[in-house]
Amino acid sequence: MARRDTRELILRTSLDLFNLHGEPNVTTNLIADEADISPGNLHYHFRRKEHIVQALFSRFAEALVPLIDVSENMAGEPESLWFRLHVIFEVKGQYRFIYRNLSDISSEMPAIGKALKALFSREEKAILSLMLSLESTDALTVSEAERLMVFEQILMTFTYWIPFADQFDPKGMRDGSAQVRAISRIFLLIAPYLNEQWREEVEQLSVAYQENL
Amino acid sequence: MARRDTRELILRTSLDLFNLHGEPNVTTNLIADEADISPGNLHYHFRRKEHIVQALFSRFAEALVPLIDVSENMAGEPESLWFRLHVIFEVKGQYRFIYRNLSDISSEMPAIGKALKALFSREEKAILSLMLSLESTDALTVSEAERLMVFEQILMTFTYWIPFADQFDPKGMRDGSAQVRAISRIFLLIAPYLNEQWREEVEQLSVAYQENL
DNA sequence: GTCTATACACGGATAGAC
DNA sequence: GTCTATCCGTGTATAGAC
Repeated sequence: MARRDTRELILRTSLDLFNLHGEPNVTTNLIADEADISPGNLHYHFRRKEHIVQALFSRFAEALVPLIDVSENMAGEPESLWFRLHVIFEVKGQYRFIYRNLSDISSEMPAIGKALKALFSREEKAILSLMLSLESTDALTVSEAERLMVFEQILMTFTYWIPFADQFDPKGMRDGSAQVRAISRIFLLIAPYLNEQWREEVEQLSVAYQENL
Repeated sequence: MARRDTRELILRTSLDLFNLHGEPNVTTNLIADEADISPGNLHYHFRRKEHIVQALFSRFAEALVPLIDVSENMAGEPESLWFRLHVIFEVKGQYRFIYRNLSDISSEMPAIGKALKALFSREEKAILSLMLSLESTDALTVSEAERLMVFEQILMTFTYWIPFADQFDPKGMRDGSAQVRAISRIFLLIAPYLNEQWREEVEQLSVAYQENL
């Protein structure tokens, strides 16, 4: 098999196993076994297990960053926002092994930990500027305390919805319905503070989503 | 040293180390070292590392369950509710190592996993019946969808606020301010759906808390 | 009840043949 | 590029002296 093919096979197999059992519980032997190659061959392509994790993490970050950083038209209209969030949570779900063992992966591989921190801070900035942009057009009206609450609640959903759903609704996590629920939750969370026009559109979208399930 | 004393020393040392580094990253040798006893002595008191985790988990469950199950006077008044939540989050914080590695601890020690599941289901029931009790006295008014959203958001806060704060605000986690913030967040989250009397009291409590920081 | 020394298992990683 | 065989480090747990 060509070099690229085996490498790709290892990465795909690892991702599946990591998501299923959690990264720390997946041995290099298991990966090799599942991919029908020898342990030696695996280590020919990736000298260290960490390299596999890092390669997967790079793909994750590459997919996620452009979805977070949308400089122009931060708020847009509800529908485009819904769609963007949908893709974001899809990507997070595809690489959910990262969220399952956040602290351990961060502490054992400092490079990834640092990158994760940067990623989170990017998300924080995006959420906040989105809210402020909504406020500037009077689509959103919140007190200081409410803004902080909504912000933190969204941030927590961004980070911990994945393991939360994985724990409480593993089936929905795999078929993608859990990810959609996350967005519906975020929209409903912020709804009480939106002006009428936005609130109506948001509620309509929530209904439309429920029919799609 | 008397049998009880050493046993207690091991448990206290383990709890500290587990909370600090995460259970999987704490070896029995490190525990023995930190407790100034020999590895052999440690294994005399706890044949297997799992026994330590289970002993700690038992204490956690024993402390938490009576706080969750309060049959009479579910809702009460805002202040008593605030106080109860405060103690709940304090206990969770004291045993935060459990929340840090939820899925791994559950999968590697099925007994604990099962107990945890039961604990979560107890919490779900308590949250839901509290909300319904508030609704029955017209203190709370929500649509079907809103009830579900608030419920899930509170449940997520119950489960993942601990690792969330540990990750984003480790200092506040240790000095206890993070736990207080969790309650303030829950109150603010539900505030828009409360009647005036409750909403005012809730907001007053939030202010009082901020002055205590 | 506590110690030191050590056995045992496992997972990551390398060596070297093909 | 892939295999088999093996080394090495680490962590849990036991044996046996004191």
